[in-house]
Amino acid sequence: MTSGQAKSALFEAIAVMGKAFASPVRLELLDLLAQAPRAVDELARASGQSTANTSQHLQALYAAGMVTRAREGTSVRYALAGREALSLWLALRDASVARLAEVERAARDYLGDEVDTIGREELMARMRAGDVVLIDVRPREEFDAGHIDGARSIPLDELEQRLAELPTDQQIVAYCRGPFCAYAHQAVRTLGTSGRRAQRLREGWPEWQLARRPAAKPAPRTAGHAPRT
Amino acid sequence: MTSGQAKSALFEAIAVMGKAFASPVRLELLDLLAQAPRAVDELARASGQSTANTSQHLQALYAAGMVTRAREGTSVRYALAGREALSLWLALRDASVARLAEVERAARDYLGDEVDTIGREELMARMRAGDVVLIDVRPREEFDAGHIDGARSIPLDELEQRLAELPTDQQIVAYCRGPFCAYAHQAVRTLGTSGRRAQRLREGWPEWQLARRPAAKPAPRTAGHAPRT
DNA sequence: CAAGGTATCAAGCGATCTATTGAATAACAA
DNA sequence: TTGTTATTCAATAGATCGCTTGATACCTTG
Repeated sequence: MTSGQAKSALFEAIAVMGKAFASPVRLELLDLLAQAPRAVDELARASGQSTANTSQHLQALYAAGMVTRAREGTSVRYALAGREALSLWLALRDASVARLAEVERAARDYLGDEVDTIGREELMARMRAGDVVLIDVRPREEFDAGHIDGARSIPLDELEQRLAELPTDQQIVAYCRGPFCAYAHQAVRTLGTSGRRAQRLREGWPEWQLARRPAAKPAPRTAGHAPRT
Repeated sequence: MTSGQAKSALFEAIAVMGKAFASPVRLELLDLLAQAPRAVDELARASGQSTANTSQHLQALYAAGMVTRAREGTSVRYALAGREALSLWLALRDASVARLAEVERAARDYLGDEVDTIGREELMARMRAGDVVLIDVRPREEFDAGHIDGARSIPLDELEQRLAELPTDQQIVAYCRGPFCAYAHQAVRTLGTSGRRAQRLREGWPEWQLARRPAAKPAPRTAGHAPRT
């Protein structure tokens, strides 16, 4: 094998992972998996795809090393393949919003008008001071799979009925899946209408989680992560 | 437009950038551009592709927001589109080597046996102490486009003739384009054969550069960066 | 073991992607 | 202007991708 062949073999191997990001359906699956591991048919329902199509895309993601899978009784649970996969997806998401005007426009269309926001540092300071209530407005199973310390789970579709649980004399901060998730925007609008002071946390759970444990483990390759080669 | 349509429009827009990483040729072009901006025919020669094909892939990268371009007289100079693009490419490269056994294998095939290495922190300490010589073994034009402070340019193909310039009683550290570049490996082997103590810097210029200025500017969108939408 | 749900496989068709070829355009120099 | 070099455009054929449909494999429960 000449050096040129060895080099192109290398880039071809990297492109195997790169192809994972070429399809909008796969990106949506990655986005969902960034919140919590899920079974195939949950992902199919959440993404609006047929089960067969979802399964095929998940296998493509698996071959690309972006997800792991494990059989659990009658179903198969897929999960993002560790820190590298999560930070890679977030890097793509952030780069695309920074460099492609079309992404920013689509995000604005989807999210509606911006609401008042708060950043990580300020939130942590105010939580230590105890003058803010933090709520997680994602579906409960995503909260259960991991959430910010000190947050209370109030899924968006329960918010209206459970307004009484929330104080009227304290700042309320809502967060959800991330910058492309409309839940926190809506929660802040609902809370504002009810006369409460509310802000949206700029970070979602995945970003928070990634920033929280900074580059800890060099991650020895785990069983089930390395696909067929 | 329903919410579902708005959401899929968002993921489709992100996939425009994702498609940039689906082709080995484009990845090699990104890797070259991570070292220095270049004209189309330089990239064509360096990647072993026809000019027309290179031009088309560069246009795809431009549409994906990954590169910028500027006419310079008779030629067109392409460059990586800022920090986000560089860190995204590096994230993909690192994730693929971590999660895909095939990438690791291809890298080993290409690079040959590993040589003694040194990390960023230790190098900086030893350079402050003055007991190490740092050489940049990339082609001179890449050195000119940016290099580590204190490094001397000795392109690999000049190393044998210029061995006399290098001390025999000091540690020598060589670096090149990054973990997938064979130059530094070869330089260390050559230096070792000549009786010198030599190590390879684990970081290449792009990683060094990215780590050096940590997340400085939020980068307002620059002219020429936002492609047709 | 049979039934029922969950996931994967196999085949097929249209759409998209890739590299090639040859022509067209842009900047510059004589 | 004309020639030269660098780049892009346009058209094409072959390969790959993406989704659908219907059949198959796997695991649990009765």
